[in-house]
Amino acid sequence: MFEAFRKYLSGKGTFTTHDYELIESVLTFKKLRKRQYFLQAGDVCQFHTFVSKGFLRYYYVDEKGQEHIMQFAPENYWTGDRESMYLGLPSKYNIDAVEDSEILLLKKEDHDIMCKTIPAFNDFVSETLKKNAAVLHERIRISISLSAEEKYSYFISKYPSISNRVPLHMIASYLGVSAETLSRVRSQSVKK
Amino acid sequence: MFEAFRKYLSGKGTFTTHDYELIESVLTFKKLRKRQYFLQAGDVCQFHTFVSKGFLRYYYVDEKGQEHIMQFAPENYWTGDRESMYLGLPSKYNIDAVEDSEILLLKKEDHDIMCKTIPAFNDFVSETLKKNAAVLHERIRISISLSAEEKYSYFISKYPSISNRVPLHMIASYLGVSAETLSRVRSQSVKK
DNA sequence: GGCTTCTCTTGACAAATGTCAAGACTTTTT
DNA sequence: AAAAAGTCTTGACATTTGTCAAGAGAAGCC
Repeated sequence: MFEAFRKYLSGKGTFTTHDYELIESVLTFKKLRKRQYFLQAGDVCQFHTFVSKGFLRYYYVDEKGQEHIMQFAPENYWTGDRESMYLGLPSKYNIDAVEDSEILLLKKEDHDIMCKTIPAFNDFVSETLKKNAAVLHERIRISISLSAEEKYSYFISKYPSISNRVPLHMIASYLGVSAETLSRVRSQSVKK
Repeated sequence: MFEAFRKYLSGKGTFTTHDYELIESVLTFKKLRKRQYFLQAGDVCQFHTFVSKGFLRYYYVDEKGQEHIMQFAPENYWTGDRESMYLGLPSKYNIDAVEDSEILLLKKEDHDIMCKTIPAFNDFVSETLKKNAAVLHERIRISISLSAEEKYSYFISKYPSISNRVPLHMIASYLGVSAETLSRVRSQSVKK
């Protein structure tokens, strides 16, 4: 149940057996079927969520009913709407399972306690936040400066394992491009 | 020299006179003329930078010579390339002054020391990081889901004070839209 | 096995956006 | 005061991207 998590965490810092046990004691294990929601717009996000198996997506649905994927979360990724969680406000976002998945839930309060009681965990969290900010920053750069074709080739070179795991229309949604355009862009680049 | 900074910081937490003095003792004051670079692509970013007066921009120049603005930094904003700073690698970005400005520089090492010795400063920093992440996240949402017109109206409603302080082409560059398109979009929306 | 749903592609066309160039106006520099 | 540089707008046109619709194939479901 926690093997994947332990393995993940051991790569992120130095934790004692006691640390692992403490953290695991406040984690909740949950299985999700493909297409099952974990969070729906309007819910308040309660948990930091670690994906130990499978694949989630975090997305926004606009007034026209279009989905816009904010994040892909395969194994060893964290997801959840931090803003909703911190402010206690309903989320604008949805999270659901792209594949059958297994996730670990960590309540906001417990997360804060872990940060306070386990220095290594606190360091890991702030390190993760920094890295995450760098990823968001880079995504903005891509988003404002590249064409559809360039975005696509950037994506497949940066996330090859995601590229061949999700349908093309989800990549399109992530990149802010229509699925048809991406299909054409890809068939063009094959020719080259 | 530090009045603006003190005023800013006092709104962000509870600091003793001693805390202020300690922080100020490691700050470097610097004036920038309009158009003066503070960071050029290829430099390693050394400082956390607080804008106490004026206006900076943080931008990327692509192979075609096009500028893409990643961040506007008016008074009371922090700027700098964190990634370059943390990794000690040359930055891809430029920072320069849009107006004559006054900035305060805080060396990475001193910043870390402040975080360790002044708990309130540490809290302030992590709070700022969280808020910044939320801003980046929202910008991605805007960027992948809205049209040029929607992006523009979002921008002017969210950042009215920036809108009438910078030339239109910089807003265009920030939004990832051409200056001409933005000019047209704006004249359309005036008619409504 | 057969039905349904998903996924991807392709065509035809529409709409949005970019590019280039020119001109008017303002601000800055000398 | 004159010159230079920057800003904004507009037109004409090209290019990119989106939309709608159809169809083929694959995957999943009962």
